[in-house]
Amino acid sequence: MQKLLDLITDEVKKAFTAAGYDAQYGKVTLSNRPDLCEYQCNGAMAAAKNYKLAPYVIADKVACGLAGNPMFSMAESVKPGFLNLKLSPSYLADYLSDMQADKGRFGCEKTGKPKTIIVDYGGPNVAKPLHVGHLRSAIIGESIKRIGNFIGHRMIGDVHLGDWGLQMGLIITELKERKPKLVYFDESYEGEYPKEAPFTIFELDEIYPAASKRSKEDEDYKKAAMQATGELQNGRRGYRALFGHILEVSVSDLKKNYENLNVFFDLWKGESDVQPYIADMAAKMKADGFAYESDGALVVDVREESDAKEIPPCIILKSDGASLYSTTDLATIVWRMEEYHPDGIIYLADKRQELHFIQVFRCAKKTGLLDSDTSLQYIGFGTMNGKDGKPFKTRDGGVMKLADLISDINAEMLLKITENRKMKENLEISEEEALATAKTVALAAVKYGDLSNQAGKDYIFDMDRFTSFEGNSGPYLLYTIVRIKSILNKYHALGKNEGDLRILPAHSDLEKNLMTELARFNAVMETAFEELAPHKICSYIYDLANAFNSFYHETKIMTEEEEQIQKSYIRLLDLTKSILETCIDALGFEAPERM
RNA sequence: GUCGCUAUAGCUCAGCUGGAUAGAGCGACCGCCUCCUAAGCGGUAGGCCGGAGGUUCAAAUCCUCUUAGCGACGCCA
Repeated sequence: MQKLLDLITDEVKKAFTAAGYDAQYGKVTLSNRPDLCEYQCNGAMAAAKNYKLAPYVIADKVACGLAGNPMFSMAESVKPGFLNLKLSPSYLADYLSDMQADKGRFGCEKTGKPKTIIVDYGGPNVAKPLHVGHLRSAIIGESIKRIGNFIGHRMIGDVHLGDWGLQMGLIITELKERKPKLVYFDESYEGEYPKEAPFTIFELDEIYPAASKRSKEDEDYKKAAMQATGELQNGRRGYRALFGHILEVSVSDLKKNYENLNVFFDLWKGESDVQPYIADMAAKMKADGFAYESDGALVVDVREESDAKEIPPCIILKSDGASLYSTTDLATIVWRMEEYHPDGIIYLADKRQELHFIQVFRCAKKTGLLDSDTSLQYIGFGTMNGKDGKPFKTRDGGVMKLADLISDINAEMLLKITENRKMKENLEISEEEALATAKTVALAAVKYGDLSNQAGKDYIFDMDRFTSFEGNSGPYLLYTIVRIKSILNKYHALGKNEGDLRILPAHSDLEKNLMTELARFNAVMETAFEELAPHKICSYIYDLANAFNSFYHETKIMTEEEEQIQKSYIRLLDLTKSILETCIDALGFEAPERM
């Protein structure tokens, strides 16, 4: 379906043309003065200059042309030269009925040219527990992926594990200290290695921090770890086998953690997977004359004339020949082009990494790693801070594990749900349901709290605010959905059925306002994807929920005597519910049956 | 030092491809449950949109300068 604003704009453009003015001035926007009108066009004021006429003369003439147009119930020119519009209630009702008939999409057309887009979540390091720093990329990335899928693109999420650095050497070294008799350390061993990993995730969680700490204090230990890293990379059998175990244990734990966040990846690739591509890539860059040696390292210049500041060259290989961050990112591009020929790759990473991505993107383009029509985009997100405005920490100043954060919020939410259950004596909820509901609501609180901020800005994660669930919050939205579900259930429990009746023109201003909000859905989804801005969906559903709650408050639905009107209300509620649910699904969370 | 980001109500944030009286939430204060979930609804108070210039019929929004905070700036990721 065409977007409502476009339909209106088309009509106004026609009126401009008919009045003898250029159609470009006919752009219509939502009104910023809802007390005066629903939609407005400011084009007459811009046109005034060109035509050397007073703005209101132009606006008047256009308004006259719109008089009698069945699309509008009001079209008038005002003061300096505003064109104020109100949509005909029946036109709006028809638009909504069409939306409702468009099952699952509600008027949002799938894109004509689906693209293959890889979302790189700038993933976690293997063998290190997820911490709060990983939360944003998971939440934002998941949402971008879902929005893109809804628009009709083929979105491929890749966790992009950090699995190839010194950390692996550290773990191997520490394991060797603790369990020297393991067959993996016996260089003369030629048999099969056991299938079972010689450690659990709990050991692993503890081993890395211990090893990392020790390597900072003990020079010999660090050397051993670096040597182990080198041996691993050179393919020492026992170490490769251990590496496989570490990966397997760690990944299965990560999967569990991410599933708890309702985050899923299509690919579990890591830096280690692209090692085979590095040598060829570097050689080719050299042969093509792009890469050269500088201070012992292999680099590619990525400066451009228009740069306001000096952009350092992109380092392809370190002076010791080893690979680094940019190397694996570039090699990953090579691999992705071979495997998927994506139309675009979207990277999520902390905004402090912007320069790195500028270098990598330029280098990839310059050295011909990409097809000319493959776009690379970087979403740099801000830091999640504590109430004090400083990076989020535990009470004693340590790094907060993601799992701990989530379980804290779950617990807090369970408390609230249980309290609430006591207050609503007609709501019989079992322990089990309360637990599940708490989890669902907690996730919504966290995700909405994050996504409702612009991704690029830092934001303050305030546990009290997030769990208080008043006002502009995830739980408020869920509550709105639950209310609607409750009414629909009651209605159907009476054996009534609204059938496929078309929605009737609004009976009140608040109903019309709700309808106007609903009609924005397709435009919001499109913009959210174009701008990679989930927060636009957040602010939309907040507006929509407000519009619904106001309508709900003044309208008796279950006691409505006119059957047709009641049916129309039910249809409207059903559409509201569907759109809210579609939106929160795109944000990556869901609503419980009741709360 | 260079470059970038941020600055909007007491607090947390929208609005920024220029438009009519700058919006929410929280907190404060005042109302509303014999009525479909009060996690709700309605209302009041609270702003030189960091500061100064400029462009424009029109600036929170665009440009220049300036102040403050944060960040990045070749072999970590």
